[in-house]
This record gives sequence, C-alpha cells and structure tokens, in this order.
Amino acid sequence: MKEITLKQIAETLGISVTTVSKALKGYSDVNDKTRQSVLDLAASLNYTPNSFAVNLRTKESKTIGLIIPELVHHFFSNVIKGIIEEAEKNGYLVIILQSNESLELEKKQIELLINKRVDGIIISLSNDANNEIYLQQIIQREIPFVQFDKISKLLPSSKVIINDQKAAYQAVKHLIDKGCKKIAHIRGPINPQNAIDRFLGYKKALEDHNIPFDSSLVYPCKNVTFEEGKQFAEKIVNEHQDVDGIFVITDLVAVGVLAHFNEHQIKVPEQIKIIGFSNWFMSQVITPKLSTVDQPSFEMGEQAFKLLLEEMQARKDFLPFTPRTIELETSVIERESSF
Amino acid sequence: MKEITLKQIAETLGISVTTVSKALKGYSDVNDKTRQSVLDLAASLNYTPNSFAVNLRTKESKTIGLIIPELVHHFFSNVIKGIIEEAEKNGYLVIILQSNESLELEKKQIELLINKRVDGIIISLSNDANNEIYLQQIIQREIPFVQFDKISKLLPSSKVIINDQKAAYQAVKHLIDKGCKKIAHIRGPINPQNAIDRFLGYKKALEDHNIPFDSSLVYPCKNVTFEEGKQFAEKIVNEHQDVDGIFVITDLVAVGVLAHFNEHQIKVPEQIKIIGFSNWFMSQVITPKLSTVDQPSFEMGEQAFKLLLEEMQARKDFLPFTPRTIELETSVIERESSF
DNA sequence: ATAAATACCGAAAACGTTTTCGAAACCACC
DNA sequence: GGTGGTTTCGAAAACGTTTTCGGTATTTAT
Repeated sequence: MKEITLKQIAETLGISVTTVSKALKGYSDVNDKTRQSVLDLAASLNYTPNSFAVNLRTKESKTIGLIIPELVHHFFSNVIKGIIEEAEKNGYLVIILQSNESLELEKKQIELLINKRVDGIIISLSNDANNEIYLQQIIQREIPFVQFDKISKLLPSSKVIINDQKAAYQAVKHLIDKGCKKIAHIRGPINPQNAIDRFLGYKKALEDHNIPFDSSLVYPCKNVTFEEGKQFAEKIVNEHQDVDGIFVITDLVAVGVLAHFNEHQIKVPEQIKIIGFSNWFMSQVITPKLSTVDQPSFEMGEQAFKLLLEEMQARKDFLPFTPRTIELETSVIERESSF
Repeated sequence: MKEITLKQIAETLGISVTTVSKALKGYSDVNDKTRQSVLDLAASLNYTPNSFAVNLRTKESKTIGLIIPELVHHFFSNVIKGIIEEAEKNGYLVIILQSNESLELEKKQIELLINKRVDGIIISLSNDANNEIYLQQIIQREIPFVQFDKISKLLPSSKVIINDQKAAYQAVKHLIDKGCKKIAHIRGPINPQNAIDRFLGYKKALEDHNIPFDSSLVYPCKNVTFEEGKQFAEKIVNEHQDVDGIFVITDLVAVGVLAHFNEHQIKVPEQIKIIGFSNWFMSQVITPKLSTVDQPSFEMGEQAFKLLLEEMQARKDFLPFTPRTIELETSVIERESSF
C-alpha cells in the first residue's frame, strides 16, 4: 500500500517530476501527448497530490478555523452550517473548536489554530471575553480573521452582525404596541456586546414611548439557560406583580419563562406578554407559541466565510485589505405569546 | 513578519538545526546548557513548529474528519461535541462535513477527507447510503475509521451504537404497559439500519404481548421532519380511529404529531399516547411533555473518538487491529404524553 | 599511560511538491 | 547557414522538519 507520488509517475513514464507536475497543473509548456499520458496514468493510479507537501510548498492549507462558544445551540448550528457550506464551495475545509464560554479555553483554541497554521479564523466571542489582547496576536500575525454575532467592536477586523440595538428596540416596541405598560427585561451577561446592545435597545424603546426606565426590572443572566428563565420568571412576578410584558435575551431563556408561567397558571399572553430572540425552532412548537426576533443565522455563516475569503485572497495577492462590516436584517415574528 | 524557524534559532545560537530540533523535542543527547539556551530563545521568539513541515515529515496531521448527515440536529450536535472534546484532549482537531442525507455528497466528502489525508474518519451514514462500495476504499486505504449511530453492519469497522431494536421494544412495551391496545408506528426511511431495527423492535414488542401486527399501522417517513409528523398524525386518526398509541422514530417528528393533535383537540395522553426517540431538549418543554427514549449522544461521540484513537495508534505502531463495537445503554423516559 | 565507554554535536537525507531558469531542439525566415 | 523565435523539457532549489549515523571530545576503567 504505497502512496502514489509524482516521482513514481515520472519514472514509469520516463520523464521528469517537473514535467509531470506541470502536466497535472495545466502548465502550457508541456506537449499535448506528454500531458495526456501523464493524465491517463495519474487517473489510472488514482493519484492525488500529497496535501502535506502541497501545504508546505504553497504555505496554505485550504483550511480555516472556527471558534464558537457552544455547539449545541440552534443559532450556532445554523451559522456553522452556513460557514461549512460556503467554505466547501470554495475548496476550504473547516476545523471547529468550542470555547464553552470560557476565556481560558478561548485563548487556548486560538493558539491551537494559529499553530495549526489555518488560512483564516472565524470567531464568535465567549461571554467572558472582556479583554482582547490575546486576539490582537491574530491581527499581528496577519491571519485573516472575521468576527460574527458576539464581537468586540474595538478589534479591527471584518464583522458580520445584526443591529442588536435596533432589533431589541423593535421587539420592545412590539410589546408596547400590544398594550404593555410595564416591561421587564431578562438580559444577557454583562460583557457581551450583543447583550449590551439589546439592553440599550430595550431602554431606548421605553424612553421613546414615555415609559419610565426602571433598572429593577432588568435581570441579567449568568449562564443563559432554560433554568435561569424559570427562576427569573418567578422572581419577576414576585417582585413586580404588575409587569405585563417581558423581553428576553434569547428564546431558550424565554421558553424557561413560559414553562414557569404554564406551571403556575399565569396566562400568557393575557396576563403577561413575552417576546424572545433568535427564533429557535423550539419556539414555534411550544404552547403558547413564542414571539421572537428572527436572525438570519445560516446567512450569517455564509457572509462570514465570504468576508474571510476576501481577506485571504487579498493577503495572497499582497493587496491591501480594509475590514468590512456586514449588517444583516432582522424581523419581529409575532406569535401567540404576544397576541 | 517572518516566521520563526529552527534554522533561525540555530544560526543565532551558532549551533546546528539538528541540535535545536533535538533540544526542543527532549532528546537525551544534548547538553543541558545547550538545551536551556534553545528553550529560552524559542520561548522568547514565540517559536512554534511549522505544522506543514511536521505533517510532511511525520506523515500525520493530528486531524480527523467527521461526516454527519445534518448539523442542525440536537442529537448530532451533541455527538459532535463529544467527539471534538475527546479529540482535543488527545491533541487532535476535527474537520466536519455534512452529507445532507445525500449519497452523492457523502461520497464527495469522503474523497475530500481522503485527499486531505486526515488521520482517521468518523462517519454516520446518510439515509441514502444503500451501497457501501465507496466506503470500502477507506478500508482499502487503511484509514482508521469508525461508524456511529447510522451504520452499515456489513462494513468491517469499529462502531458505536445503541441497541435500536431493544430500545424500540422497550418504548413500545411502555405504551402497552400504559394500556395501549392498538399502536401505530411512524418509522424512518427504508434504508437506514436504525430505522429498520426500531421497526423490528416495535414488531417484536407487539408479538410478545399478543397484539396482532398490522402493516397498515406503519407509516414510513421520507425526510423525518416536523411537517411529516403533522401529516402522519392526521392520516393516522383518519385511517384508524381506534389507535391509542404511537411510537415515533424520533422526537422531532413526534413533536409534529403533538402539534397536530393540539390543534385538533385530540387529547394526549387521554385519547392517544405518544412516545418519541432520542430525548431532544425540546421534548421536555412542549405541552404535553413528550415521553421518549434517551440516547447518550455526548458519550457516543467520546467513545467514537476513543475507538478511532485505538486504531490510529495501532496503525502507527504496525500492530494488528481488530474492529470493536461498543453498545451504549438507552432508557425510556416517561413524561406526560404517555401517562 | 592507553583502551574503552560515554556525552555531545552536526552533516545529510528524506518527506513530496512547486516553480524558476536555462538549455536543447525544432522551426521559420531571409 | 546563420539569426531569431517558439516549443518542450528537466535540473535544482526551496518549503521546515525529523532522524539516522558517524565523528569528535571527554570521561572512566585498566
């Protein structure tokens, strides 16, 4: 079981390795007959170039790295799918790593990818990521690099995002339009940019509609889980009996809220209206069906890879590259939980 | 921005590349002082070996390939997570590809991975996979290889599976124990081994409990979707008014069934009891909560990688390797849909 | 003192490919 | 028959590492 190499083909054909290589790569300075004989033999031997050697010689591996906080997650799964499919169309493969929302792990994963010498990196930051110095090394090493969803605004890289502030504004406005007068917000952790922006959108929507902002109505998640949703739901109705609407950072947590209300005979949407974020599949099958903000996750993945490709290509051609930011559209989806 | 190489370290230290390499790799035939100076300089320069060169020289990339039918899927996400984490513990990275349940794509993805010269391949077959000749080439090329979940029994490779027949048997027995007399089965597509086995388990459970098997009560899915669940639910109540239990191939479809019954005021579990399969997260949050069969997905991923590692190590040491099969335990989870 | 064992180092080959550059061979043309 | 141009080929260097093997230099034993 020996691997077929250019050398073997060259020897059996009585020509040089150089010519074999050129024939296979479509160089013009090789005779048609020679080329055909090479092509024929290579095909019959099932030759495929040794990618290790090609990598070493060309200094690229046609592989990119992807770091996400959590794989088992409806939103991220869809983004990954978009990235992988777009990458494959362009001849790239994708190595996936998880940060598990841990800063330490995130740093480690980045080093792994740098040492692996991937051609580019796509990342969505963990909630812990407050200090981006270790991300600077990606840029210093001139590795093509794009951020999506949970980004650091300070870092000069291409980005694919939604307008979290605007999307949150619209979600809260939706509740107001439906008649809510006192709206609580279960927000994400303190650090992530998108949690901050959604909070700001919430606040702005209230102000624009003459509803006083009350910080005691804002409940920050630690782990952004189903369980937290249940706990906050209980807390909210205990602390503020007259809350009539809740804007929740993401559907998973919102489903927890619904679960608690269902168990305690609190009528949604009659007593309290709820809107989530991200349009998880789950949201359309629970009772009551959850209103939410749709986020184009698959497309986000596609665009992220496209931006990365732009940068990888520019770098290869020694062209200057200036990072771009793509902002995707969101839309409020009205379902039973906010009728 | 030049990459640091052994050569540079050697030159600034006035020693040979050989010695630098040995110092870094812990060879014993290098003086302690020399070693220390190398280590110090390497650290201060932030040296990392060029993996392309290492790959070429050692003929391994410390990278494995994973092919799954569909990424956005609660079960598969968890398996992937298990594989990635176990791989990382052992210094391996994972390239993920999807077959999208298409035979053609599956073939293409395998070739991609072979050409990439990954050290091993883990695969869960697509539903279309009826003919495994193209998988034979993995074995012919002696690439370490393990199958999980949706496997081909004919193919001599390591496998991680559950006992689908037994698990299905227990699910159906559960319905019988709860008093069901006429149980329909929404099964998976024709080809996949696990759909076949679950069907056989269903049939056997009926026979063992003196319930006549009626093939008109078996409804095969094509795409295994939420929508199909709704459609079959409608069909079942139309065609068999007295059905009082349904065993569904997987939770996603079962949730579709529940959705239809909810919309049409058919009481679950009072009129019809339902049990799904795989214990998707969704199942515990819908109304009524769905009974199901729990499948250790994360562990399945861990075990799959461990088996692959065994084979990769054996191959490296030129030891013989005989494929192993690991069978994981399942358990029936009783929830509201079958009270 | 010499012989034998040990410690330390480096030259060189190898992994398989890509690409530059020069050379040989052929043709056409005046 | 010499000049210039085109076509076709291959030698060789390069990518950066690992590992074998032999060669000094130094230590230990006799």
